[in-house]
Amino acid sequence: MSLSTKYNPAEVEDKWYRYWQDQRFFHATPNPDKEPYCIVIPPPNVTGVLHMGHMLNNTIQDILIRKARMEGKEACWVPGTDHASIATEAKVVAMLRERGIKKSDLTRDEFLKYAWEWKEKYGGIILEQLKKLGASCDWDRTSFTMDPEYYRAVIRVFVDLYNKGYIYRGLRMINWDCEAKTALSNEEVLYKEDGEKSILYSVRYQVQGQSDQWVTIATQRPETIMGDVAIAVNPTDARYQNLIGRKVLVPFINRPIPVIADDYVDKTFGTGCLKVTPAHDVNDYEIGLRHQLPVIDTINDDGTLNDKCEIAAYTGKDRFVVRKMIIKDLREAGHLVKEDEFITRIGRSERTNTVVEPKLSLQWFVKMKEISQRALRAVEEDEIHLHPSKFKNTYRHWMENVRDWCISRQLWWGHRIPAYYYGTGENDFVVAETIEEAVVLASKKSGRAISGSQLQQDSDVLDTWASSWLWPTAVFDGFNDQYFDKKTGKIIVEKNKDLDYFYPTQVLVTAPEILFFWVARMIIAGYEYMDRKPFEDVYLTGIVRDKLGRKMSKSLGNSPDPLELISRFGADGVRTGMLFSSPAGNDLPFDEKLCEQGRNFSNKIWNAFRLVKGWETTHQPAPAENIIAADWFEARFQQALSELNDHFSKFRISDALMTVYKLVWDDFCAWYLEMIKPEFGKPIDQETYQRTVHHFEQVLKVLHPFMPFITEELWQALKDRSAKEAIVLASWPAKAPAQTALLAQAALSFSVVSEVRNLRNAKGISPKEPLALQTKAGKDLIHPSFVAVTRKLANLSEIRFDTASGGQGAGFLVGTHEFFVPLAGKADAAKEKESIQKELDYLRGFLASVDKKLSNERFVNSAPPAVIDGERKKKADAESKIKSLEDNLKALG
RNA sequence: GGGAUGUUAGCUCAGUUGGUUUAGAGCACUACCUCGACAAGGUAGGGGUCACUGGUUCGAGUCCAGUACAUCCCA
Repeated sequence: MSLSTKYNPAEVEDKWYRYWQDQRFFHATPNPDKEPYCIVIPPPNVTGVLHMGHMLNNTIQDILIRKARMEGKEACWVPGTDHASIATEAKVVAMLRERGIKKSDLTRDEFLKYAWEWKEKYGGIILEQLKKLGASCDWDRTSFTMDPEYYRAVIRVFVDLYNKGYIYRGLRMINWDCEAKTALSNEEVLYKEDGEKSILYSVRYQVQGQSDQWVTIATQRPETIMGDVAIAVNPTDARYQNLIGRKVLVPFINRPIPVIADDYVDKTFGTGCLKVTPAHDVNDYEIGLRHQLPVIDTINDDGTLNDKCEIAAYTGKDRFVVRKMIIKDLREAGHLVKEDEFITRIGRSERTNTVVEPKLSLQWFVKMKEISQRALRAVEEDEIHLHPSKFKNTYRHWMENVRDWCISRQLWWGHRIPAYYYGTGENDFVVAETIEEAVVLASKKSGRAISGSQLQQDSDVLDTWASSWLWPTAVFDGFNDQYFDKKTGKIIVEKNKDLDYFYPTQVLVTAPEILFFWVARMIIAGYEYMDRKPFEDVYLTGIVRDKLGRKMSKSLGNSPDPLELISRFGADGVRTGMLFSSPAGNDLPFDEKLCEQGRNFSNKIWNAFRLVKGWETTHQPAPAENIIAADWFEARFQQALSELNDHFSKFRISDALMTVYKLVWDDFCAWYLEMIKPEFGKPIDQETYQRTVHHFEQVLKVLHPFMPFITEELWQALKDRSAKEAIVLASWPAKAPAQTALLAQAALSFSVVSEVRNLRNAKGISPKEPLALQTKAGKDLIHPSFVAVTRKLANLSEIRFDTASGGQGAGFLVGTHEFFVPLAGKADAAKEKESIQKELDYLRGFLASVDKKLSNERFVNSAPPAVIDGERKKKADAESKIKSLEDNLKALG
C-alpha cells in the first residue's frame, strides 16, 4: 500500500468517534473493582456555540478523563447544558420578533412553549460540536438544568433553604436592567476597562429661607434630583459646618431637604456636597438607612420617570431624555453652575448593554455568610486544591466579604420561584414544592381555608446559577425523593449508587471568571447537601486572547471558528495547538501557528508510522546496535513517562504535552528510528521490528489523551485488533526502574554524533563522506554496541581509541574527553586555531570564576562539602580541558 | 481607593527547599541540505547584565525592602 506523505485527519476522525460511541467506551457505571474518576462538565449555555474558550477547557477535561480511563479507572465525564435564563429568553424573544410575535401578547405558558421549541432546535448544537473535538463524554448521562428531575431539585433546594432560614425576601438595592426588565447579579454588570466619558454637573440648591445663600452639589445624574432627600457633607469639612442641620430646596419642586453629615462623602470630589437619592444609588441608599431618610423612587421599571418626580413634563419620559431636558431647564433657571467632563465607571448589563439602574426592589436572597463558612475553610485548609494556587487568595477574599445573593430574576424562562401569595401583605405567602402543599401551608398560616385558585405563584424565576450550583449532585439525581431526606435537608449518599461511587468528583476544569459565580457556590452546596466537597481539585484555565491581547468574543469578531480550525488542522492538531502555550491560569495568546504546529506534529507521527509500516522483516539475528537502541529507547521512554506522570499529578498539562512532544519527535523519530533504520530497500530483523512496534504502541498510548484520533488510527493500523482492543481502553504504560547507566552511555554517544555533524557543517563536509574518529580515551569510554551506533549515526569509518591527536584535522571535546578527526588536505589550521582559542578563552574565564570561589576562605569554611567538592571538580575538569586544548594549539604550530 | 499576582531569549513559558560547569524549552530566526518516513522535513548554529535600585548571604533568577510597569479581583 502506498500512503500519502501527509496525514489527512478529515478521513479518520468521524470514523473513530462513531466507533467509540458504538462500542460505548465512554459509558461509565459504578464498578467496585475500579477506582472512580469523574468530571462534570461546566455546562455551556444552551444558546452557545463552541468558542475557543470551550475548546481549551474541554480539551483539558478530555485529556484528564482519557488518561484516567487508560489507567484502568472508571472514567465518567458528565456532559450537559444550562438553561441560561437571560440569554435564552433574549434569543426566544428575537425568534418571536422575526415571526412577528410580541412577548407581551403571549401568556407565560405560550411563551415557554416557544422557548422549548427553540431549545429543542438549537440547544444541542454545542454538544455535537464537542464530539468533533473528540470529547469522550458519557452522553447517556447528558443533563440539562431544566430537565424535569433537575427542575424539581432546584425547587426542592429553594424550599429547603427557605425552611432552614437561608432564603428571605427583602427590599434591596439591586442592579436593574431596564431593557430586559430584570434584576441582575453584581457579576452580570460589566464595566468598560477604561471607564466611560461622562459629565459632572454642578447644581446649586437654595438654602431654605435664605434667598441669597446656595449650596452647590456635583452629580452625574441630574435627572434624579427630584428623588433627593438630603444633601450630605463630610463632618470634618470646615466649609460646610454652618450648613449641617439646615434645609435646602430641591430645584423646581422646592421640597425642603436636610443637610446631613456623613463620613462617606469625599471632600475632594466635586464640591464636597453630595446629593442623597436613596432610591437610585447604592451608596445613597446606605446613607439613607444610616440617617433614616425617606426613599422617593422616581424611575419606572422601563427606565422612564414616574409621577413621583412631580414634574409633568418629565413624567413618562426616559431617564436619558429627561437628563437632557433637565440640564436645559437647570441652565435656564440659573441653577447649573458648571459642567466638567470626567471619566467614570458606568455599569452596563452583560446581556443588553443598557446602563444598569440601581433600583430598590422586592427580591429573593440567599444569606451567604453562615452557609459559606464550610466552603471557605475547605479551600483554606487544602481540602480542595485550586490550580494555580494563587486563586486561593482571591477565593478567600471573596468568601470573607461575601454578600447576600439575589437569586430572583424577572423572567419566564427558568425555575419559577415556589412562593405562593394568598394576600397582599408583605408576609402573606408560603413556600412549598407543590401547590397542594402550598394550600395546606397557606391555610395554616392564614388561619382560614385557602384553595389552590386563591394562591398566586411568584412570577419570577431563579438566577441560572441557583440551578447550576447543584450540578455535581443534581446530574446524579441526588435530590430525588428516594435520596433526599426532607427532615435533615441532606442527601443520603449511600442510597444513591452513582453519588456514592462518583462523588466527590475528581477535578473541575473551568475559567477563573466564574470562580465565584459558580465554583464557590458549588462548594457551598456540596457541603450543605452532601456534607462533602464536590471535587478534589479545581483547574482554572486561562482566557483565550487574540494577538492584541483582547479577549476573544463574538462581539469583537476576533475569534476564529473552532470547527473551521478543526477542518484545517485536524482535531488533534487544534487540541495540541491550544495546549502548547497554556499553563494553568495563564492566558493563552492564541495564534493559528500553534494549530499549525499541532498539525505538523500529527504529520511527523504519521510519517514515522509510514517508515515502520514500510519495512520488510528478516529472520537474521538483531545486530548489536539495534539491540542497544531498543534497550535505550525503553530506558528513555521510562524516563519520559515518570516526567509525564509528575506533570499530570501537578496539572501541568502543557508541560506534559511538551514532554510527549519531545519524546516522539526527538527521541523516537530523530534518534531511535535513525539508529535502527536499515539501508534503503533492505529488510529489518524480526526482533527489532517487534520491539519497534511495541515502542510505537507505548508512544501512541502516552500520546492518546492529547491526540485521540491519530493515535487510534495508527494503533489500529499497526496491528490487527479485535473490536474491544481500542487504544481508548489500552492500559497506561507501567513504570519500570530507571536505567541511568544506559542513558548516560547514549548521551555520550549522541554528543559525539552531534559534534561530528557540527564539524561537518563547519567545514562543509557532506554527511555522505565517511570520516575517521580518534580519541585519547581508552576503549571502555564507549560501550562496543554504542560504538556501532555512533559510527552509523555520524557516518564514521572507524573510531580509534588510545590514539593521540596530531597532524591536520579538527578536534572537539565531549566532557573532558578529547576527540580528533584527521582531515588531510581539508583542515584550515588558522581557522582551527581560532576556534580552539575561542574555547580556551571561555574556559579560562570559567576557571577564574571557580578559582575565585575556592580561594575565598569564607566560602570554603561555610559552604556544604558537596558544593565545595563540586567546585573542585569543575576546577579539575576545566584545567584538564585547558591543558588538552593548549596541547592541540601547540601541535598546530 | 483597597487587595492579589506577575516582570527570565523576538514570542509563549520552565527554573522545585538559595549552590552540577557565567540560565533552559518550544516556536520564531540564520546557515547548509531534495540524503528513498516526513520541506507540514533534516543537520547545525546564533540569541538573555533574569524589570530597576538597594539589602541579607561565602554564594541571589531564586530570600527581603523599595521603585517602575503590567494584569486580575473587589469597591
